[in-house]
Amino acid sequence: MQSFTEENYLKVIYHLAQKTTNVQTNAIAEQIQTKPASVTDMLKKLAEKELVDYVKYQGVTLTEKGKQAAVNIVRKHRLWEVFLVDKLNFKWDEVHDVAEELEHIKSVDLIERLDEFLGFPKSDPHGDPIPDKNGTFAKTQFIKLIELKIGESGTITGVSQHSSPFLKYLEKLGLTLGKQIQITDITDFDGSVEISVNDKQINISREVAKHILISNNGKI
Amino acid sequence: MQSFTEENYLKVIYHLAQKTTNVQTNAIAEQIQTKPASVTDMLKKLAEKELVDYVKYQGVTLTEKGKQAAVNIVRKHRLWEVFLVDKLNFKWDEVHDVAEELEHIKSVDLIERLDEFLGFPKSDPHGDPIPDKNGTFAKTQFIKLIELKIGESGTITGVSQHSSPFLKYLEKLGLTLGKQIQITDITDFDGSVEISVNDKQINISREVAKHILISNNGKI
DNA sequence: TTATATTTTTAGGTAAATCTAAAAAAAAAT
DNA sequence: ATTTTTTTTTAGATTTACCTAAAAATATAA
Ligand SMILES: [Mn+2]
Ligand SMILES: [Mn+2]
Ligand SMILES: [Mn+2]
Ligand SMILES: [Mn+2]
Repeated sequence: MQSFTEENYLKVIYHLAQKTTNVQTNAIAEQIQTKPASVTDMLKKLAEKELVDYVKYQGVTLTEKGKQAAVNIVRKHRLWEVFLVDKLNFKWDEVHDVAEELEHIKSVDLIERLDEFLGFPKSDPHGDPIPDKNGTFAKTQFIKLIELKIGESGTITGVSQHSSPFLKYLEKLGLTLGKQIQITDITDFDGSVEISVNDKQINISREVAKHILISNNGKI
Repeated sequence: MQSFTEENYLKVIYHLAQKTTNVQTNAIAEQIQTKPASVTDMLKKLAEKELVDYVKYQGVTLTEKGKQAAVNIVRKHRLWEVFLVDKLNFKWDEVHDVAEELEHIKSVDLIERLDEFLGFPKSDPHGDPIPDKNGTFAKTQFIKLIELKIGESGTITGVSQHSSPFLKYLEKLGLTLGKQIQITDITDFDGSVEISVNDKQINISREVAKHILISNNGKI
């Protein structure tokens, strides 16, 4: 069994490993909100427990065992987020911090029953896939909204930024999961994107368009 | 805010204070599964934070602030137990340990919404009252089953022992919350109690009878 | 290919919550 | 009123997860 702190390290390493294979000390420190020196200490400990492969100065990768543990925490995090939104009427921008705590509750039985209670959801309130109890989940293929051309359309199925202000902003614009959108124009001047959603035309900045994930896209 | 460990101390002191006004160091140590020396250290710390009144060698009592904090943890513990039984189909003997973890989740919003989701329950799966968000709850008056005389009857509304084997045993006998019972005989030899429940006659030991709580009792 | 900058690690230390062993105080027994 | 027992506290260590400051390794730039 891992401690609360170890679990957080594993989770952070897991997420960072989506971008680069060898995860760097400083990157972890930034995520955990701690100092690089503390990270080095912890990496040694996790290596000792065979949860990561760690070579001095070369960063870390999760071992199979470490990946298993990390995915399980991600699974719990996302299931709790679904619970909060579906059952307790939280908004999608309010659930992350509470889920950060709930994801560390130990009982295996609890999470199996919660999964069942929620109807075995496949994705969380932000569109992120929920691993099943064996840790497997479909690698969904998204395209960023910013990558769509004029005239192309698709469905909003995820976001790559989970901050409360960003999510609140999307909600205000009506850009929520499942919504059908089409690109109607792209401004030359600043690259901002005009899209039609809910039979209305709205304009979003490049920065926002980068963090909206689209599936089922195609020309119409 | 209190740490996980401090919260556990406060809760244990609160429960022990139901029996004796001045709670003893050794009693706390036994409950927390730690050594008396560690308890002394923590009592100093809690006194420092004005959560307990502590006089060397004289035991402790909770301050108003400490009692508030303790009752809040008890509230969370019991609400989570209701959730586990009512929504996730846990048995009443399976919920305590998980609730011990869940009770430390910090969000105030979470517990208010959970309370609402559960329909503002007044008692937990063991018949223990759930304090409202202000910490107030009706002091229910129970009588122990062992105290009933032959011919007297009543309703099972609680248990004063929460161990899994005990609760499982009661369930097997059909002695669950809400059941109407009547004392039909008390054995001279060992003081064991014969009761009628579910139109059947069953026999329970004095020890078991001590831990079943009855309300609405009266002669028939 | 040196010099400079960045990243990472080591060394040495702190705070929280534990522990054991021994001393001190309080309670119970003689 | 002593002696004995029990309870509680102190003293001094340990472990976990941090920290700062300085040294070492690696990467980047001149
Ligand atoms: Mn989240
Ligand atoms: Mn999420
Ligand atoms: Mn309980
Ligand atoms: Mn209970």
